[in-house]
Amino acid sequence: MTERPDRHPEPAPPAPRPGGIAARALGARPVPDYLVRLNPEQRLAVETTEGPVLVLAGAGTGKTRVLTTRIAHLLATGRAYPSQILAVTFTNKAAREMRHRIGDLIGPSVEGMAWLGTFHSIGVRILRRHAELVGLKSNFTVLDADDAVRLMKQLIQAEGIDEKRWPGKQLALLIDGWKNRGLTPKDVPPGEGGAFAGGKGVKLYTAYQERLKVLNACDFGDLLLETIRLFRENPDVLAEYQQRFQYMLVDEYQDTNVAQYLWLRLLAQGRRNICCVGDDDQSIYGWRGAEVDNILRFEKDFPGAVVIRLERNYRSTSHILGAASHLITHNEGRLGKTLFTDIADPEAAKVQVASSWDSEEEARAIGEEIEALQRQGHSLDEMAILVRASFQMRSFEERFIQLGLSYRVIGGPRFYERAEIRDALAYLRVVMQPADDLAFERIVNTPRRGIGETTIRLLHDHARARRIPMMAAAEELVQTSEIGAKARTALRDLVAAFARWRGRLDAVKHTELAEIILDESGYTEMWQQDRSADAPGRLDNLKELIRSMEEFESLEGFLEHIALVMDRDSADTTEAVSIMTLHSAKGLEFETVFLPGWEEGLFPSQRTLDESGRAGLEEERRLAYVGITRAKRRALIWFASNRRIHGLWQSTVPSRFLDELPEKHVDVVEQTSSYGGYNVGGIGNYGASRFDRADPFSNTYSTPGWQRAQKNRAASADKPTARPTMRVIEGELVAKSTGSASAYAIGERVFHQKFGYGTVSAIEGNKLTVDFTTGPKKVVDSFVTRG
DNA sequence: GCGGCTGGGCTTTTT
DNA sequence: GCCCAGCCGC
Repeated sequence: MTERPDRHPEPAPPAPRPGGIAARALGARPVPDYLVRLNPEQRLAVETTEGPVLVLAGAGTGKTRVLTTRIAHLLATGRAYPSQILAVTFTNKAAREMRHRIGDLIGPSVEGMAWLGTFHSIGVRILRRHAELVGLKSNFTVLDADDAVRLMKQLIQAEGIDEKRWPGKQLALLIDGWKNRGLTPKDVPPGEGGAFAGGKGVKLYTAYQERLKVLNACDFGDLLLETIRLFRENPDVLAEYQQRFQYMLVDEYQDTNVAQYLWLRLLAQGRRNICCVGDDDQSIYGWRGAEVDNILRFEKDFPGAVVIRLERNYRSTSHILGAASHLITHNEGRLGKTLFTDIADPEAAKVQVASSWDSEEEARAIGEEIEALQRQGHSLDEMAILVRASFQMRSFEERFIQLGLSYRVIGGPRFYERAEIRDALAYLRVVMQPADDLAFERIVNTPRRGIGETTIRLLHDHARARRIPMMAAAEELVQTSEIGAKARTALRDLVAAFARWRGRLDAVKHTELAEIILDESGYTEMWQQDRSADAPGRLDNLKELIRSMEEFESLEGFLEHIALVMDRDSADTTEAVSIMTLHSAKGLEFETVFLPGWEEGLFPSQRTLDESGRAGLEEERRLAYVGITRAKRRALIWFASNRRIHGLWQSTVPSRFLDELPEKHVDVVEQTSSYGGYNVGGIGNYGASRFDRADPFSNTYSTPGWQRAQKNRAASADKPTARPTMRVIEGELVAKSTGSASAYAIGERVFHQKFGYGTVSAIEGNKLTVDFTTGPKKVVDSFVTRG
């Protein structure tokens, strides 16, 4: 698009009034060069420092530049100290990137920006300072999604609900949805509580929240929700932060959910210096609670807000912009922007649309296209394949392995989500916090020590009856006959080992201690003995974990960091094609972008259409828009006539989005050949592709690439295996059994589930010696009833 | 307590 | 068609 829409941003007060006192005081100082590099709209967005500002920044219009320059400007002009600026992003990656780029502008003083981070990391920071006001202790644990599901599973069991019909994961999704909308259990609309297990949704939500408090833990949603509650119930605390945050900046505002919106609005009500940057056309997270409405109603919430549109695109050719812009006009309810570029590029290729017979041929054709580009000297790093769903990645991986083409899959489980990392962290968590039951239960039988379900249930019951953590329960039970001899010895050794490791916390460097723990626990050995293909990779990951601990002062600092901030590692420097989902491509750019799988049902996704109707379709269309606008010079769209979905081959219909592309910016690659009675489309002749399968006698699965892929897949497919449990923090205080007297008396007749009837012959704290018919046993009083 | 088998179910993903 | 979880048999 080259036509410039006749739309001008509303005038805003420029910082120092020309000729005014401030301006004179500034003297004839030249415009700083960080401002000279901006276009007029960007500069307005940077210099309109006071009052609410909404920057509608289209794809590739310099959004991050505006944000970072704005911060640099606030600091350079002395409007705020680094510690008085709140800058929120959605991902750690974005936060890091921003910190880095601000650092380039202002130098080391960027270190003072204590409040640059994700919603969650800022939330946890605020919450730790005022934890007691919301019923937590400042050392509360942040549970990740996996821990939360385990907890919910347990509550579902406790309610006697059929776990198969009502899985914990589903409840987690439901509660997460409520939290995204800022709803505490009592706020959930009456109609919605029935959504789970015949009306028990809200009850379980309530129980879950209570349990979290007992565990002194928060889940991700609470980091926002509890901060909101903190602010609402403590106006003085809110006022303190409103005062502190002289200027607020929010990135990717179109992705905020209701909870984040409420959080921001509370804070912004103070100074009202809030600048939100976003693009309604790139809102693609509605399914996880993002509210485009937040961006659409900004002007209503902040009367007098200045709205600035950034429409000058610096990224893509006019064909790419034209195609994307035209496609997105099919959406209703937009704020409306039209991207344009001044860059004249007569050589630029139109957006290419091609078809293939099936997904395998699609992969072959794209593979050849990539190799052709590579031969022309294009870097693989500048090419990406963006898919709608991750199952599409497979055919590309397989093909690229055959070709020996190096690729990189972006996304998937993060480093700290891998089983071996979570296990190692669980050991460290228990050392730091013996009362961390979730961590304790995770590793109590990893590696296998013969402590099975029966023993764990005993520990569990005892812990619950005595209101103590499981570690303390273990300490007590190993002194009794409650547990079988084998398990008892194993458990006693484990408890002793933890006491030993804890004793060395101050004496040994934390990285060394971690190594000692992993060795002495037998955890490292477990993987050394494992002969499966991915075991070496896991050992590498463990080494990497220790290495990453080096950057931290202490174990404590490291653990706090890893729960919230640790990203997947990607020290991979070899040149490679990127394969990722459209969602994870947001914010990135490549010279060449391949967009396969544009078929009805897949893209737009049938499920989205079924679940969300027109709104869903529009979100899918925005996803298409995001995909096309990732391309700087070449965008190639593909669709297959046949695709295997859920194992079944289905013939498919081209995506409706194809017909929504403007003819003048698109080249349709006509079907060029046909083989054996069916059409084989594609760029050039890929017809032979169906016959160029690997020799059936050669084992393509033994190539190093394949093995690597298998290894990665196996590692990434890993789900933690430990079972759910609970944790009782205050129990720590009563963990020593000698403190409480038993309710039983010598000579009293008691009943025990396992040993039957007996007579109490001795009492030591809460431990009883009981003469059963099978002989005298030491048992804990919580295991017997009066008989 | 652990390994092997069977059946259900299957987008997108951050913190 | 494939993967994971949960169940069953040793």
